[in-house]
Amino acid sequence: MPVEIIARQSVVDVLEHRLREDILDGTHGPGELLPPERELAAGYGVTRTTLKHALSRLEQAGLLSTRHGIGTRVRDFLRVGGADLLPMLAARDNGWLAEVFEVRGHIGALIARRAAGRRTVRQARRLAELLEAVAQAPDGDAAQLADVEVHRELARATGNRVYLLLTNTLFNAYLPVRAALRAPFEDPAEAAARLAPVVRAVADGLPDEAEAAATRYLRATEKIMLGSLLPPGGARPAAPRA
Amino acid sequence: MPVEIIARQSVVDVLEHRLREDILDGTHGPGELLPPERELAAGYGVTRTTLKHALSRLEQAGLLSTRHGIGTRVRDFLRVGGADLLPMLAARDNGWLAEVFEVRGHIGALIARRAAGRRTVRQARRLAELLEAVAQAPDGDAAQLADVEVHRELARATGNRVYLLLTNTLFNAYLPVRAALRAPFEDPAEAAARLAPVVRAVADGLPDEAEAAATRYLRATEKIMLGSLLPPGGARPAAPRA
DNA sequence: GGTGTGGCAGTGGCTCAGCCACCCGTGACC
DNA sequence: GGTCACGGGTGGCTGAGCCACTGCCACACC
Repeated sequence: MPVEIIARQSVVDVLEHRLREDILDGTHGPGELLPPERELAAGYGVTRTTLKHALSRLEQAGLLSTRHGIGTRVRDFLRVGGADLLPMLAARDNGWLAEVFEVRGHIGALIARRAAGRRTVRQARRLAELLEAVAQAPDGDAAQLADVEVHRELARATGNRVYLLLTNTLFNAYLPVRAALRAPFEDPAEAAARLAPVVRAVADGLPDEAEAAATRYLRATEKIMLGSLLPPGGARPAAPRA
Repeated sequence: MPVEIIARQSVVDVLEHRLREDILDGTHGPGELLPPERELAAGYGVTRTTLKHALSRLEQAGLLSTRHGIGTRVRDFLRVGGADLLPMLAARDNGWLAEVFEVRGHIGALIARRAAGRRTVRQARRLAELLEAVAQAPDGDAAQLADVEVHRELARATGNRVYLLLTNTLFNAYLPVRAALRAPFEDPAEAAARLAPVVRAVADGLPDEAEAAATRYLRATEKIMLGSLLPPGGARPAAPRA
């Protein structure tokens, strides 16, 4: 078993994470003005310069809004935040993760439909190769990553790059927590077999069938994943808080 | 006529913009190693600290990947970038904008379907109010913004917050360039009339009808928008300016 | 009393110089 | 031939300092 790779965390990374938690937890509520940078920096025990780097990132993420001479205000991320917040939200909260899966299911079906209508011959061949890579994967983790590549290629086959970026966004939310969702991929051959009808329908250029197959596939996978995520007692899977 | 408000641009903003252009234009191609920070800062005539702020933002946006002791590498944003890149891409290139509209159409239909199935009574009432606000808008710009609020509420009515964030993302790409796409909203009453069937179907809880109505609405609006975007002579719609 | 205005205190923007931590190639050493 | 120490180059972070912007309030003026 490979040693666990600890991602190196810079001071700014840690700081950004703590600030984000404080914001999402409501310690700094929406609309609220953050303490002055000098004060905040002292509070976290870092230089103002370092703090500013962290604030700058959070500002770009849509969580903060800074104005010269005034201060830094916490924004209501549900109103202005984009899908790039999903990775941090999904990592915090299984409710978000469940919602991501639901949307991934819907959009995955949409993508399969478009891909069936537009994929090139070359892309159809590439899809078959990538599917084979899933089947041949040496372990669950490799199968899981290979599966992602198939979906990426499906998105590419729509001919619409926005679908590719959306797929990236949803996977960015999913990949960091994928270890807890490996159940559907423990048997790579079986995982590939589940995925095969989608690839076949897309390769054959059958939009309706591709959409239906994708819906079946994503629903089945989601079920196994979320089932393995919840304690047998069965907490509610997706209770949108408030 | 109100004076044109010039958005204040900080040095970091300008620098970030220039760097991003240089990356998207291919001056710094994917996989390439950027020059050292000290050198880059000197080249742009700013302090290393300031440059680092700009780099830090681009890194978070997924365009760069920095490693201590090694350097800063340009990433292939089509592979790893998320949907949050859309605002900058759509602002640069009408091709991207057209793709955003296509996806917005597909996802808008999806959202209408889910909203019809799940909306609360309160949300149905709110939708009617927001639709009325479109009709009552004093001018095209106000109607356009009111229209956005209707779509936001539709996304909220799905009960899935991911749809709300996705909607935000797509609108974040659309709003900065909305002035060029005002044609469908010049007559607020007419714009509201086009949107009305969607709101009605959602309020009545009819998923199939809502999806169909949303598809019709978004397709019609898209047509007017993209049509107005092109000169009558008919230049190619999606010319990425090299 | 109402009005305008100048100054001031507080805030973020940006710079500067410097040291630290990390990676890697090189060459001495075993 | 393998190992390891070292140095050059890179990004990470600091601390102090000054500048630019905003809002407010006391003051002078009408």
